[in-house]
Amino acid sequence: MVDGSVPGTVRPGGRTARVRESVLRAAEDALTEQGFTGLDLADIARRAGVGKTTVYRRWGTVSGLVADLLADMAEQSAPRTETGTLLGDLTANARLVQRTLTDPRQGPLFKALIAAATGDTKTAAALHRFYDVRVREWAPCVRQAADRGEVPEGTDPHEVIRAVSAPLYYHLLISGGRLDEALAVRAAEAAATAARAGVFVRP
Amino acid sequence: MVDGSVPGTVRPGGRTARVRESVLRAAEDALTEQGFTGLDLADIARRAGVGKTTVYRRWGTVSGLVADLLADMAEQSAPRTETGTLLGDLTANARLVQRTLTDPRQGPLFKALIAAATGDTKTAAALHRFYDVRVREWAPCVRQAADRGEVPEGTDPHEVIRAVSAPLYYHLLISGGRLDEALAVRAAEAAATAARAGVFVRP
DNA sequence: GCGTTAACGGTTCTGTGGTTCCGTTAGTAG
DNA sequence: CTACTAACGGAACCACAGAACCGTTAACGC
Repeated sequence: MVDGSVPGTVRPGGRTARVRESVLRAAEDALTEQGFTGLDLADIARRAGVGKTTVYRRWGTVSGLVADLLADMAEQSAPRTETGTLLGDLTANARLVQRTLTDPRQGPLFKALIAAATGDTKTAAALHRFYDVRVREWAPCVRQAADRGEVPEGTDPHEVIRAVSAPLYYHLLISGGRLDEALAVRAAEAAATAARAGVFVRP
Repeated sequence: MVDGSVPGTVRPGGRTARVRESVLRAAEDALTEQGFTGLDLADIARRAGVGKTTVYRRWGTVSGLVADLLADMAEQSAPRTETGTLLGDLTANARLVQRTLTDPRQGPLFKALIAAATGDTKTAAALHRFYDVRVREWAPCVRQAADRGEVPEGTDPHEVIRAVSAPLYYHLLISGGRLDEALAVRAAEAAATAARAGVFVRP
């Protein structure tokens, strides 16, 4: 992708930035309300108060827009809480994810984002990057646990964090079970227990 | 949904059954190749050697067709293997799921099915039923482990089985990491360890 | 400021996913 | 075997997502 060929790269200031901002917010709203299916760029343009030509020219397809939205979301980070124990930290993380996924706005949004990523390589890459950023933010708590001797040396921090989220996403997308706090607590306990037993030691 | 109002319910034999069969197979192929997005019923009709009017009349929308496909898939069950230990059984399960999701045909198909379910309640219900059937098939191995005293009494068998699959689906859909056998083994170990520690005891 | 042109936006046009119409084929009851 | 009609299928039709065109606005370099 040559820089000059894509609109918004030569004059990124002022209006261009404003348009991007409002279109991304509108896309968020539309994804939340309509889901990934039944989403057209003209509608998003209307919500954003922007000409639909602009949206088609800059993002081209729904997938492309979602990919850009994910890149934007990856930049805003929420700081993690530190409790002093692995289980405490993982539980805090699990609760955060659980609250996010059950939020009436965020839940549907994340579903839509994941659905969009299944169909397009570019979008999938953006999704992977987004979650990689989030996982990296929480990985330090596992490293601290290793320093304290709570988990064996060589434990893969990323895998532990992913193990906490996995059951929550499984319920959201696949089994359809209740995403309650008890599930979050269990997910954190399971990950902590397995980590302490050395299951996530990198070979 | 009144029975008489939907085509294919009054004369389900012969041609009708044949049409359903070939359309579902064609839908499977199309989903595998094109994914959920960029899928139109006319194309499926062509593949199935069936008039597109028929497909529109009987299933109406892509989501409806996917829901029916999931109902069909829920009926064909693969028997589980028994190894005599919880870890052995869970590893067998994890490997089966891992092989399914990395299969060049099944992997994309499942991605598409899950994506379709995010957008439509009916399809989501069908997906949940499909996985519920699969989970039920494997739950006995946890009950047997409880009988052997490997896991505490009151352990929720379904949650244990779901805990095995969860990391695999997380990698498939979200993190994009390698779905190799090592991951499957780790998933089984983590679930077994947590189950033995009593994490999945129902409150 | 001033000029250049990147980027926006209203309008028109077009391809195609989906619907409607109606004639044909073949299940099922008797 | 015959009659009845559920279900199929080809063809014409329609609505609308997305592309093309071109005039307008406003970034950014000087």
